[in-house]
Amino acid sequence: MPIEIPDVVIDRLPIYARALNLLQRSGREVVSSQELGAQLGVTPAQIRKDLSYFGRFGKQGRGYSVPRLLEELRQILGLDRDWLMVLIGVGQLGRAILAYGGFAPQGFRIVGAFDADPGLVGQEINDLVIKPASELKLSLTQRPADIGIVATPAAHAQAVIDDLVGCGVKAILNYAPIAAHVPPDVHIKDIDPVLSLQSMTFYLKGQLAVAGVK
Amino acid sequence: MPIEIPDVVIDRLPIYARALNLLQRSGREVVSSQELGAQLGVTPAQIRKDLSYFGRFGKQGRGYSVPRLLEELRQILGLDRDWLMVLIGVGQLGRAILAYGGFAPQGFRIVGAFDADPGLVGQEINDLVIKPASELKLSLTQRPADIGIVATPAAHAQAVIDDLVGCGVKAILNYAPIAAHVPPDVHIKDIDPVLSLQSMTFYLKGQLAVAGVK
DNA sequence: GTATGTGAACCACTTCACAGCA
DNA sequence: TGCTGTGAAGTGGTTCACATAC
Repeated sequence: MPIEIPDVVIDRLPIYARALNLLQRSGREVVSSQELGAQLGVTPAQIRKDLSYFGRFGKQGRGYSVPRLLEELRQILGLDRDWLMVLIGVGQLGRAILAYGGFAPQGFRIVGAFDADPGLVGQEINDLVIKPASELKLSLTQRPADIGIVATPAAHAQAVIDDLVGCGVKAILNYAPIAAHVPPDVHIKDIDPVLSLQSMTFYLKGQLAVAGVK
Repeated sequence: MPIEIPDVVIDRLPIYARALNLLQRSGREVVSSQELGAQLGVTPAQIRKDLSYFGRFGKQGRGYSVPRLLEELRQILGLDRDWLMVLIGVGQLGRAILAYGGFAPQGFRIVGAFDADPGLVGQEINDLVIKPASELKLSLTQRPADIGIVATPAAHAQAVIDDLVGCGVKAILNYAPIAAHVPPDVHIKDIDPVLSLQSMTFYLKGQLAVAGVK
């Protein structure tokens, strides 16, 4: 009886895991949903309900064991192994992604980099030789990857995503500013700081009006 | 009678605007909620309801005028003006943000860059001289900014955010991997690709299990 | 006494479905 | 006839509140 777990719940688990990591490093042994919630800006009930989808990890009257709960979450999310990623698009943005030091310590390894620009192909960055985008599909069949990172210009992004999907890649991190189409069994997350800014300006505009600054 | 507009609605408006931009560039004059929805993976009713919070922009039997609706959205979101931003943290990530070409064309201008590392202070990047982080507050009082971009290490991020809030900054784009605390009138959006990856692996793990690969 | 786990109540957003207008 | 705008119905996620366990 696998009850359907809401996507929003899954999106929160990594946030819990991150906080527990911090707590663990600071030597905390136990934490209550109350305290964790206060730290994260989430209600305690939210946390308890979220966790209850997966099991009963707490002890009444005490709270949750920090190392125990962290380990459970890591297992639930699949963070107890490495994941292989390929990057497509090695322009300014792509190079920043390659250089980004935040992936590897979390078990996310970029094992291939592709670009359509012949001027970039052959260059070596971080021990990775950039391959031609035309070889993406062949390369993926020989050496599969779990996740694709798309950092191409918007105009090429959908085609690249289609290629990834065609090769059986089921998770895509998309930095291109497009609303991509993928089949229902493929997961895609968009990273677009411009969209974030453009929604915040709505509220800024409102506050100016209230302040009478117009 | 200012009916409360859900945040999720505001988050979708920039996506609509982006699609309309594309349509306009391709010369389209009119678009229906049906077609726009198909392009964005959203139901037509969703789009119509979202827009209805702000007015009646369509024509029955025809659809929406692309230039007209785009202009309305730009006004609603406050995209019809420039917004000034300051960047705090000019490490690898911060430099990538400075170099990123996607902000300026959308009216988002970085007008100040700060870092705590004396080795970086004084360096010039993209016509911006990096200033010491200790001068952030003073600098903001002399030359206010609308938005703060935080790209410091996690350990310093909350303090920087407190400084920004203290200077009256009401919108923050946070690249640091922390759950920051801000007062209710301050808007914050987090950009953390690792969190996105860590939630996708949950589904990847599930698919492996189903496929029997373990 | 204290904090979890959870059905039930609540709330918010989404979708429906149709009246109304071009 | 075609598509918008929108109350009403539906759905899904959040919060409540309390029985339960330490």
